Amino acid sequence: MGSAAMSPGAADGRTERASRKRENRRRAILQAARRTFAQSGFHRTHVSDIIEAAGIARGTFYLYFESKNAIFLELLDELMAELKQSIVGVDTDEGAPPVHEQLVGTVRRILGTVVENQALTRILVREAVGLGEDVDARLKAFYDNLLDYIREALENGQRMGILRALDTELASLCVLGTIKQLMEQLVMDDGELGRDVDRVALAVLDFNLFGLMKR
Amino acid sequence: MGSAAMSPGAADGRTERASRKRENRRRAILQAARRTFAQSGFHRTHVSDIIEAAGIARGTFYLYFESKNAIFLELLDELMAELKQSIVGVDTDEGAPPVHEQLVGTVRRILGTVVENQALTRILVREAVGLGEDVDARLKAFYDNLLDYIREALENGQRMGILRALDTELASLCVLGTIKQLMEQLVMDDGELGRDVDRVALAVLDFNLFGLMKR
Amino acid sequence: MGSAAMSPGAADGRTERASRKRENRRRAILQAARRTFAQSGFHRTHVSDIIEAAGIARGTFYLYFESKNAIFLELLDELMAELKQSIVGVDTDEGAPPVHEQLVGTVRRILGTVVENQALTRILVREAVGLGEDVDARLKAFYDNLLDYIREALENGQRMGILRALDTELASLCVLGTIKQLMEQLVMDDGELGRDVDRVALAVLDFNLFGLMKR
Amino acid sequence: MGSAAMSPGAADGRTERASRKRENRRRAILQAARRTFAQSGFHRTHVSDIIEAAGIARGTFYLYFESKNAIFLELLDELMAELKQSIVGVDTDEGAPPVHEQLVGTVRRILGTVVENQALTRILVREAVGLGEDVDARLKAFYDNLLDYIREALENGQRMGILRALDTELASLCVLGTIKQLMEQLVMDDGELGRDVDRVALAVLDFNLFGLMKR
DNA sequence: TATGAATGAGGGTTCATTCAT
DNA sequence: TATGAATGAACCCTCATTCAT
Repeated sequence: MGSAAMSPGAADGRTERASRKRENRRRAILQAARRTFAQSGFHRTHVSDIIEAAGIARGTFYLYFESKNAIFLELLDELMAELKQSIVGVDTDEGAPPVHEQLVGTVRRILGTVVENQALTRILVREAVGLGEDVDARLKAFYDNLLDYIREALENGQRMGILRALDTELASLCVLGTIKQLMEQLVMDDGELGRDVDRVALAVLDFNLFGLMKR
Repeated sequence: MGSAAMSPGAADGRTERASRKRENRRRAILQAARRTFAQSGFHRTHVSDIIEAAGIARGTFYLYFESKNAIFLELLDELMAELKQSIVGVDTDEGAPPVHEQLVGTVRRILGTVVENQALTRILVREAVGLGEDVDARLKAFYDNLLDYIREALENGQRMGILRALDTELASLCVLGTIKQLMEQLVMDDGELGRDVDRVALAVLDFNLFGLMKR
Repeated sequence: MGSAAMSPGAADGRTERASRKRENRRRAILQAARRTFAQSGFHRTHVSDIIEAAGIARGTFYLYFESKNAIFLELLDELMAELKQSIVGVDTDEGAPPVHEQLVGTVRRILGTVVENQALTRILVREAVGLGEDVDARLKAFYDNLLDYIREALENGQRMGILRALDTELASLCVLGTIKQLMEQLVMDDGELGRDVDRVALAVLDFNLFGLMKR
Repeated sequence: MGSAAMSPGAADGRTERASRKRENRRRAILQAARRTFAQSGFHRTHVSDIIEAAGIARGTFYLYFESKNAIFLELLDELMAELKQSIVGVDTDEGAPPVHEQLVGTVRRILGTVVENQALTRILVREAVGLGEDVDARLKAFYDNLLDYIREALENGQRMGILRALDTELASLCVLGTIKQLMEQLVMDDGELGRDVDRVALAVLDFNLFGLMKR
């Protein structure tokens, strides 16, 4: 494995290097596509635009991705996976941090991811719809997932006697709505709000927990 | 109105009749387009589909509408106008009904309109994005308008000492989010929720006013 | 129905004229395609070539034909239909002309049709193969048909005691082979042989009936 | 040949071994191509298919063959050469076997070769047309050659007073036609007829010599 | 006004061939 | 010699819009 491995190791080395190069190229194309999609939206982005942005030839694109749809789906999957990772189930064990803190953490992580992936989120929020059954299904699955997380948290809270006895289905939709709206805002605003994700996360949670009314 | 109306003086009558006919046809095309767009979405609706549904010739379509984009925009405008009408500024005069009741009314009217225009709203919510700057602008204007209404209501409430001293910008976004989310739900669900708009309207308002926490 | 029919008849007249015009255009495109296919073969003929030869726009082509494959198939069908018409079952009734004469007639008609449709036959003979299952099936059906005709004639002849007791399957293949070969020759030769179809028809029949040997 | 062969003098050995290796690989590719072309036809066979079947890299293919066309042509040439070898001029010397027997032998050899090279012959017969001037020319040359052989045999027969005074041009076309047709049949039939080449060869000759008529 | 035939600018994708390693 | 990533010219087809009748 050392630098002395000249003969049999060379093949591996070459393969590995090639594979790494391939992976890099793939990532570069993905990156170019991300920028292009973000700028022009799905329908106004043509394969020509992507390959131009990536500085590759037409055929090269199809060496790495099956179709325009496919690369778009991959970008979407990537983002949704990252967002999913932001969501951590609430830990109600004794030693765990306060629930409120945990929730703030999750919201903050989600919004943070959104801000970090502004361009792509813009598409997720605004264009990834009506593009075909596969994309639609993927999207629905993602939001359903988020919704389930919220509902479970709500039911937990009710069981613990902290939350009101609201209809959890409607309530979780409301919560999801607030989060989506702020995701959109964070992403459309040319980043004005993006500067203080923390404040926004706290505000969302505060709103959801206590509502508008003075008590 | 009889067959005697053939002299120059009848011109008005003829013009009027023609104009009425024109208006009727225009409406018929709009209606056909509404159905078609609703069924297939913007991108999968072709001018061919619209003219077939309307029973007119290709060229005729362009006598009434400038483009596919234009007719779509008009349908959107129509819906947005109707939605706007649902929004009535809160009346804080002495004799006026309780604020809470007025707000419930507005939310109920919005959601009612949404349910009545299910097909089109589905598009408004899910496809009317990335279709061109004009559509985008119109959409933004509509939502901004809704947002302004909400913010004003919030500021009013704060001034009246009813509402908490929240950041009204963020709070109104949250409120908007809950409404949009329920609009979407009402419209995507195959109408399951659509049956009791009243309950939903109350729930949204309750959520927004009082939040999730027990007090 | 007379020339006095000015008002209601006008519509018909217009429709009819339009329909005739359409038919003409269709035929013109077919003709252009025929020339182009004949000159360059199927694979080297591009839709671009056809529309250029026809002097029409790209889209116009697809107004009249579903695809490049479809127009090709139509040309082939046309030719095969014409060839089929050349084939008339042998009439063995008393008053009928001599069998030999009838056979010469059929061969002559076939070869005549071939010569008249030189360009297209060249394709039928040399290129209409491996172009897809539909074309292949059509072609096979045609030749099978021809083969059946020949075999029946042979069996008839055997029953009548005129023909030898050959294996009719192999024999009819041989006969088909001679005809196909001469079709090809008539069509590839730049028409040298095409001048006297009669002589060729007689020769083929003579060959098939009497063979090479002196008796 | 041992490990001692490292001095300049060994160059020949190395060259030879390399050359043998090269030749082997070449043949392997040809074989793979033969299978692939036979299975899918010329147009539906892609260079990718060939290299996959041969287990070589894309570029390697072009080290051994100039193009897809070229390798196809080579396969065709190979087959045509083999077919040509089946054709032996009729020996009219005193001690030679009977002419009839010699002819049967030639037909049998041709059809035998055809059956042995079924896959490729199928292409020769059905697809090797319209693939470019080079292929066309080669094909024409081959058939012309066959035709010449037949015509010469015919003229010989006439000179010897055995055959009728037919137009040898047309007659030899007829003979060629019967042979080609049976080649095609032998090759398309999924080999049903292929089982008794002998019977077919005899039948063809019988047909050509004696025709259909009773005498 | 109404018609519908005609237009043609792209759109995504394929695949034989080249070339740097 | 061997590799396989990269190339890019073509190709077929779609569909919003125009225009002669």
